[in-house]
Amino acid sequence: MPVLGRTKKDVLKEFRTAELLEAARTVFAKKGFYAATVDEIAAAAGVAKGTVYLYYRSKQEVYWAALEHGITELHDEIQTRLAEERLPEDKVRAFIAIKIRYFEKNRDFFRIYFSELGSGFTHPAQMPRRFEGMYRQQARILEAALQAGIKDRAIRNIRTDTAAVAISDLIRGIIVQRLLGWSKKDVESDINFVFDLVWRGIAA
Amino acid sequence: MPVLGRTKKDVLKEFRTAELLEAARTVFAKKGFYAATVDEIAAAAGVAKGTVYLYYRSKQEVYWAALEHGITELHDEIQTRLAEERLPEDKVRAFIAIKIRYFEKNRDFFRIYFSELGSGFTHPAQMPRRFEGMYRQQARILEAALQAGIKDRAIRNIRTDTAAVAISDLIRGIIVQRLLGWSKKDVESDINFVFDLVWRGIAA
DNA sequence: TAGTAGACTGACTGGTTAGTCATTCCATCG
DNA sequence: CGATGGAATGACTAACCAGTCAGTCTACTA
Repeated sequence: MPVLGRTKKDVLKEFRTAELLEAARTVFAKKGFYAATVDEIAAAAGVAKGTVYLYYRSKQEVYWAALEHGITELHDEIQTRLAEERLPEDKVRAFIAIKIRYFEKNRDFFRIYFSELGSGFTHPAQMPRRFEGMYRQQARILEAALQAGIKDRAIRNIRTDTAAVAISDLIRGIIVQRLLGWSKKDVESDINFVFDLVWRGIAA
Repeated sequence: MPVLGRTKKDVLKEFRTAELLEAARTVFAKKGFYAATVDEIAAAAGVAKGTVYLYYRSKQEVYWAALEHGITELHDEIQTRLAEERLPEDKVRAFIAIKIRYFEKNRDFFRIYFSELGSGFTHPAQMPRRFEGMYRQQARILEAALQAGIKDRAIRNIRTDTAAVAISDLIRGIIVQRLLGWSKKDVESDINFVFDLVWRGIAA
């Protein structure tokens, strides 16, 4: 009998989905989309291959689900935190800090995210439109902050769309350096470095 | 009989290699490493599949050869041009301009380069060490210019290694935007934008 | 306890493709 | 012209893997 609208079936489904997403994230991060096999993902989740297909229609769908989960989580965090800040300067700093910290904590997800925005963007036909949208939405939250900053003269008059993407690129570059072990600095120091560079670049 | 050290065999080998690299670049750019087939590359080069294996030992090797060819060309161009400039400011500008223009002219190559630095860097075991080296070498040329700038006080005292990579990231981001059709500006305008942002960020 | 729904399994199939190699082709030369 | 050897060919093989489905297991119910 359903209690609070959640049947046993729902609970199970949620559990399996979470297990599978976690497994998918790990395996796809280690091997990339093509080299990862559905058998490996199933094994990592502790189920047989057939079970994966009870929850997802294809390997591709598992991949997108893993990607979407992370993007959504990150997006929500950015939106929430930036709404709490008043000054454009603080918003920009928060944006940088959240993304670096999020990827630092979710390195596996970053590998997928980054690969996808590599191969997905360079071979656009293979990626559903909605991911392109989700990616740009992040930049747009930042862009709004930049525009507000220009309005009250904290930021000089620049192309906000390009600047927003540029800031995201700087962040992504720093994460890559950290992942490769090129950056020996602690997270806060890297956050400060990016913010410092950015703020001097755009401040009025 | 060999004339000037180049036998007929050498000429043929050079011709086939060039044909194959050009074909590989096109096909890999369109499909990515995994989705591209050796048959397609052979067809694009106007030869049969077996012929590919007379010149390269594996699909992977063809891919690396295509990647290496472009990186080397770009690297040489950067090195030559930067040596011609005296002022750090001009060197930085030249670095930005060369890379953006090179990728603008070689969009196919950029797709490979970018994908590889995506999947290759995030799955490092699959990429030979020398590519990591080649990539960092580029940044080091720029880094030397930054250090010179700090020495004669044109540039403030920053972490030059991180800054060099950050500048490369900004450039890469701009190219992606251009490839996706997000940037409607002409090349020169984008070059100026990046330089402007960078220079304000790092100038003393 | 016997019956049942439906979650789970994993051996199997069909399609794909990297890499091979026996054969053909052809430019050169005596 | 006929012989020779290296380049080129493309049919073939062996391996791989996404996706399927007939059968098994299990937790609940009557």
